[in-house]
Amino acid sequence: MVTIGDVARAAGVSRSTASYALSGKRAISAEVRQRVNDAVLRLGYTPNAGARALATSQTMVIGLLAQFLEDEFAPAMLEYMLGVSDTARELGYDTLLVTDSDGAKALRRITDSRMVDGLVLLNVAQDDVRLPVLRAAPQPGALVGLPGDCSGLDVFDLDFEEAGRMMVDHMHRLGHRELILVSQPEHVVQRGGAYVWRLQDAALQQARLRGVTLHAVYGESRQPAVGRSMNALLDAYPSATGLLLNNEAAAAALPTVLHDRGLTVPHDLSVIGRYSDEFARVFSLPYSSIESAPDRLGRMAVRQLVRRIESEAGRAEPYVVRFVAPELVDRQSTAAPRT
Amino acid sequence: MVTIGDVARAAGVSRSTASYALSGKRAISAEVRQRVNDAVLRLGYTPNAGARALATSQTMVIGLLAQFLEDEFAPAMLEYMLGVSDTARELGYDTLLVTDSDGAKALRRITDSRMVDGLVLLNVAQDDVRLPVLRAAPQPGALVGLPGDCSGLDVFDLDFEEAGRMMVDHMHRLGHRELILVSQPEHVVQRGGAYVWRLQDAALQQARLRGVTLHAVYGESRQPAVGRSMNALLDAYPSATGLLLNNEAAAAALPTVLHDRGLTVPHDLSVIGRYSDEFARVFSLPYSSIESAPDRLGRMAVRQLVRRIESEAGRAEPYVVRFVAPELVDRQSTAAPRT
DNA sequence: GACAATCGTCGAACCGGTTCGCAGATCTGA
DNA sequence: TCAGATCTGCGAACCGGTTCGACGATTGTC
Repeated sequence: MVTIGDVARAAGVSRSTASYALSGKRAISAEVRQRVNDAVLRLGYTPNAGARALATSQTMVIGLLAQFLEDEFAPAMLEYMLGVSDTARELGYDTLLVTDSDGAKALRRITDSRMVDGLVLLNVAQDDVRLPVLRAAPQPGALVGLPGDCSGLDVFDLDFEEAGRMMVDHMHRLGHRELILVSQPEHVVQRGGAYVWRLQDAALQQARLRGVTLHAVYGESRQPAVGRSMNALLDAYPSATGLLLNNEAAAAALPTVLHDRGLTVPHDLSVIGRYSDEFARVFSLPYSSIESAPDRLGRMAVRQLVRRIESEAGRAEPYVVRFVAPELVDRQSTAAPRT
Repeated sequence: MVTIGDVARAAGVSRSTASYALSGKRAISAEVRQRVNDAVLRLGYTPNAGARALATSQTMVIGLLAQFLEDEFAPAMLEYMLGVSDTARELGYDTLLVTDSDGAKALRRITDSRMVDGLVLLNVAQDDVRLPVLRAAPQPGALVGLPGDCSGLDVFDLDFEEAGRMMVDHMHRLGHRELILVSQPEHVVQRGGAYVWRLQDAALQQARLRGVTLHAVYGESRQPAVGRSMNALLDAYPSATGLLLNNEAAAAALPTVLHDRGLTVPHDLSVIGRYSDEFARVFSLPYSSIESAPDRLGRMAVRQLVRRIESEAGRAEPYVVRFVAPELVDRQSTAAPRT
């Protein structure tokens, strides 16, 4: 293994001089700098990450805590992960992926041992057990997902309230007066998936405001149960003319269900979902949807995190809670209700 | 930050004694060991990962190189990643996730800086540019996916040849005499996705052997192209009675296509895919399939990698190339052809 | 009872970087 | 011409662990 000592010797200077020549933190004559750089190339020198971390107490690694929970839709999580990883790399950081089922314990391990300079938490719940650990850690943290208590942390999430209102308003404008909203399974809500009722409550309120009937139900999380329950739902509310989906599994199952019932979209039924464009492509879903922008959220979280890591001023800045405004991607799956 | 020096002082011993008490690498009196352990708990001591890495030249981190290529099915990759990450954690290692588009460069960065003790490469191509870098690295590496040259590396993959033969034989036994095989897009093959032609060639050969007509075609990678091409295919070979799918996007698109054509499985058409059980669940695919076992492959790769990392003997052991035997998961989507 | 082996602990060196203080050489201006 | 400022480079200390060699105290053996 080639060390900075080897480089220094090859260049005929001291270790400290070699270090300064490479970091540029002190003035070094052009000639010496050249000799050092030559030696680096000739010997193929790369600084040892552990040694550098020890000396600078900076690892240039951020921790990514992803949790794959029962009833959660795993492929959706991947998009957040890639957003985080790619953005981190652009900013010079590597990503330590943590998928332990016991997130709090894993988080403590990572932070206490100083393996990372900062943390991004995905899939944050209303009362997330990881948050106390994160607040107590010396490293800054950024969340994707809105918890009940945001203090001491930067938080990024889709504006689910606005998403709920948009769905209802869009349908109302087209003339719909009776809608069904399929949310994630109740299990997810009980576990603290706050985004579910954030969207649902806002949708219900907006429906009242507009004089629209809204049947809000919890869906299932996987086949074949989700298909059956969608069928039951359409049977239960035969006069509903619009379907709102805040449930990936339900969206994925819908094409088959509608086909079986001989219904076409938007002629017989108008549909709006809430998922990413990438998701729509992969699952070939032909429904208009509120873009959930996982890549953007991951990117925003990392950007803010790195700002906080790198500037001593950043540490003191007030914490932000930032909502991404929902956008409706029109895939022609809504129209005026059949008279 | 609390260091081992703080622990030693609190326990009234030297730093080295504290270290030995914790590692157990030398005999320490029960009483001193107790005092040290108490101090650790009281102060909340956790070893600094960077310092330990520097001293032991072991980071307890493995690198996971995943590449998300155009036309590749991202959700499938996630299963491999989780298999690797979870297994690594069980064995005491953390996972550094690398998703750089320039895999070779990223690999060099990770290995040269000694950030990881070993590497797992996913999605390995026939002539993968990352392999020369990996072979030159001081850390051992394990591959998921079979390259042209396996020297100096441990390799794990599904036995795609056997998978191709199984598909054909299964259909042949049921009485089918004309089949269609839909592979990944040609683009994937040209990029070095060897598994595509490994399965295809074996299937073609077995078909010849059994006297079965096999139409082998490259599919598309995404909607709506893949749906259209599947339709065109069924038009082109109207007398084919069985469909073999080595293409996730095609499998995901098939239910809608068949529904539109009014075909039911297995009455009008027999279908076998090649994807994981998890994939089948998420996409609610009702077709029998060759289980591609991504979690198992990830697990095997990490196990072997850690063995090589941890035993000096392991380093010298002969390298292995291990194929997972394909298993057919019966989902009742095949039957005798309609007469 | 003398001597060797074993046990338990300590001090010091080392891993490979970074950074602070210092000093010799060169430059500046009065 | 000389004091003071500037420019370059060096040596040493430090980051927080691990590990080797040494040494006094205890135990075992003949």
